[in-house]
Amino acid sequence: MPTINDVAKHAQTSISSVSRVLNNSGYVREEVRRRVLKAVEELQYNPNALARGLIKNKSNTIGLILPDILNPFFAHVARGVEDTARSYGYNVFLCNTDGSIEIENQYLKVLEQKRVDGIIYAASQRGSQLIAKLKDKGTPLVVLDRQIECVDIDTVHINNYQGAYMAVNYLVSLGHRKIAFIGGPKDIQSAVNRENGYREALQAHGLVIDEDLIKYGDFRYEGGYEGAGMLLAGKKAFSALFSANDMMAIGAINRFVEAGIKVPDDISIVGFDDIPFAKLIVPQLTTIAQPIQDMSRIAAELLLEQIEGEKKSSREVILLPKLVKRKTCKEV
Amino acid sequence: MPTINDVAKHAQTSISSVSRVLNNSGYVREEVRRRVLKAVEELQYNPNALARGLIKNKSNTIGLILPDILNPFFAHVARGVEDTARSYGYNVFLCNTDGSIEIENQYLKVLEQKRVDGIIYAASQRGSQLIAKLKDKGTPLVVLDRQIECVDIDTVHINNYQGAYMAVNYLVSLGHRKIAFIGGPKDIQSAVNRENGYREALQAHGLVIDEDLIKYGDFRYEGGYEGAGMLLAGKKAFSALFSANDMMAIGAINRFVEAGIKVPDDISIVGFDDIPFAKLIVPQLTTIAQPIQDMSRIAAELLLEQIEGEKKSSREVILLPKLVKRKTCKEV
DNA sequence: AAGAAATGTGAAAAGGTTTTCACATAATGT
DNA sequence: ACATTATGTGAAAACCTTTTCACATTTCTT
Repeated sequence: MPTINDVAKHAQTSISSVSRVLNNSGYVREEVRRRVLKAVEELQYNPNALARGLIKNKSNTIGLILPDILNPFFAHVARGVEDTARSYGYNVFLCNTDGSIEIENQYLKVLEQKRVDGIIYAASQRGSQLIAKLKDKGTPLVVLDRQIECVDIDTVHINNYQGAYMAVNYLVSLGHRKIAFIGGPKDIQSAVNRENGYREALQAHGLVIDEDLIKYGDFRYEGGYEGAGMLLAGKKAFSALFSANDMMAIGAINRFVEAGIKVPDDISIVGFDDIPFAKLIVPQLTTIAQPIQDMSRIAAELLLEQIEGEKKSSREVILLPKLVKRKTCKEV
Repeated sequence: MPTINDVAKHAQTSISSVSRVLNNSGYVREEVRRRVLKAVEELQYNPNALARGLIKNKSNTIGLILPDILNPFFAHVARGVEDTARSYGYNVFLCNTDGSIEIENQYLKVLEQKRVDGIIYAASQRGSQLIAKLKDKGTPLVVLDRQIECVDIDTVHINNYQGAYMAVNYLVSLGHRKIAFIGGPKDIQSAVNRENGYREALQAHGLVIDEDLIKYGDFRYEGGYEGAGMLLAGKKAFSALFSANDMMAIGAINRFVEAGIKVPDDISIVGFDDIPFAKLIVPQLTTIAQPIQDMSRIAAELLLEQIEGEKKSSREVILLPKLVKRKTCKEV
C-alpha cells in the first residue's frame, strides 16, 4: 500500500507539500498540486487513517452500544445513528451487549483503546456507574432512551408517560370507561412510565383504577396472550385494552379472537411502538408511534456537536410520541 | 490519557519492558512485571490501538457492508457477524449502503483508509467490479448471500432453489396440483433461484406450469396483496400458493381473507424466510426458514481465517433451508 | 528602488506503540 | 575456572501522518 512518501517521490516534491494539497492547508503552487493529484491517482493512494488519527488525536469513529440489533427498535436506532454519522464523515462501531454488563464493560474498554471520538449509549439501565466513569474521562457521550440519574449528560428520549396518557385519553374520548392494561416488566423504566401515564390519565378523567384490570407481561407476544387470558378469566367486564407495547397487543388480539371476542366490536385495543407489523395485521393496530429514528438522529447530532464544537451545557431532548389511529378501536 | 511512557516512568522501567509485559513477549523479571501491572492499574492505562495498529499493520476491525439494517434479514446478518467477530477480538464497522452504489464506493474507500483487516460484503448485486478490485488488492473478503461471478472468492449463501423446491414438494405431497406462485423482482438473484425451484419442482412431479398462475411482487406486503388480487381476478382455479417471501405471503393471506377465502381451508400457503412474525399471524405461516445467523457466523469465521491464517484456496459454503410446518397448509 | 507582505517549500518533530539489537547479568555445562 | 546458554534490559528505529518553523521567492506598497 503506497504511503505519502511514495506520492511525494512520484510527484517530485516533499511530503509536506503532498499533505498540504491533500488537506487543502497552506500554500501550494498550482503545478505542484496538479502533479500531486496525478501521483495520487496513479498510485491509488489512500491515506492511512490510523497514522492520521494518531497525530490528530481523532479517529472519526463513534461507538454505538445497544442490547440487540435484532430488536427492531434498536435496528431503527442503528439506522438513524449511522445515517447521520456518515453524513458527518464518521464511522460507527456496532456493539451488541445482549444485556450483559460484562460485554458492555469489555466494549467500553476496547472503544477507548480504539480512541473513538464519542459514544452513543442505548443499553442497560444499570450501567450508570460506567456512564459516570465515561463522563469523568471526558468522553463525549449521549444517552439514548434511558433514564440516567447523574446530571450533566446529554440525553434524548421519548415521553412514554405522555404516550400512554394519549392512548388512554383517546379510548376515553371514544366513550370507554372500563379500560384494561397490560404492562411491561416493572424494572424497565419506560414500562413504568407507560403505566403511570395509564393510571394518571384514568384519574384525570375521574375513572376508577381497577387493579383487577391490570396485568403484566414481558413485552413479548406470549405476555400479551397470557395477559389477555387472565383478563378474560377475571370475569370483570372491560370494553378496551391498552397494551404497553405492540407485541403484547398482538398477542392479546389473538387470544381474544380465539375466545370468540371481536376486535374492535367487542373490545377496542391500543398498542405502543408502531412496529412495522402493526399495520399488517387484521385489523390494523391502533397504536402510539415512537419517533425512534428522529430520536437517534438527534442523538447523533448532539454527540457530533459535542465532538466538533466546544462542549456546551448538557441538554435533555424529549420527543413526543404520536397516536396512529387504525382499525382496532371503536366508539362505544 | 496516559501513554506507555507514563507507565514506564511510574514503574521505574523502560518502555520496552512495559510493552513486553503487556504483550507477554520476551523475558521480564517477575518483580518488574508486578510493578508494571501495578502502574497500569493505577494510571488506568489503556493502550492506543491506533498506534498499535499503525506499527503492526493490523486494526482488529472488519467492515460489514449491507443494504439496510432495518431489514430483519440483515439485522440477523449483523448480529451473527458481530457475535463471532467479538469472540475473536475484532470490532465491526456497520455500513448501510441503502442500495446506493455511491455510498458503497464511499464506504469501501474509507474502510481502506481505516485499514480494516477484512470485509464482509452483503450488499448490491452490481458491486462485482468493486469486489474484483478489492480482491486484487488482497483485502480479505467474504461475500454473503450474493452470487458473484468472479471466482476465487469466499462465498456463503443459502440454497434458494432448494428451498423453493422443498416448498412446492411439500404442497404436492399434500395433494395440491394447481399451485400458484408470487415471485420477487427478477433482477434479484435469490428471487430467480426461488422461481426456478418452483418451476422445476412442478416439472419433476409432471405438473404443468401455468404462466397465468405466476405473478411477481416487490418482496413487500403490498406486492403479495396485489399479486393475490391478480390471481383471484384471473379466474383460474388454484388450491395452493407458494410465495417467494413471507411478507408477500402475509399480504396474500390478507387479500384472500378480504375476499372471503379461507386459509388453509380453501387455499394452502407456503412462504419463505421465516420472519419473526410468521408464527404470530393467524393462522401461523408455514414457511421455508433460512439459517441466516449460521450463515453469517460462518462468513465471519471464513473471514477471520483468511485474516489470521495464511490464505487457503477459496471456499463456497451453501446452507440448506428448512421447511417449517405450521398452520397455513392443508391436505386436499 | 527598497521594504513589507504574500506565496511557496522542505526538514524535522511529534504522536504512541512494537520490535530489533546490543549489551548485561545469572545459571548451566564441562 | 571458563565457555555456553538462558534470562533480562533499554536505546533506537520503524510505522505514516500532520504541523511547525525557518527559509526562499515572488508580488505589492509607497
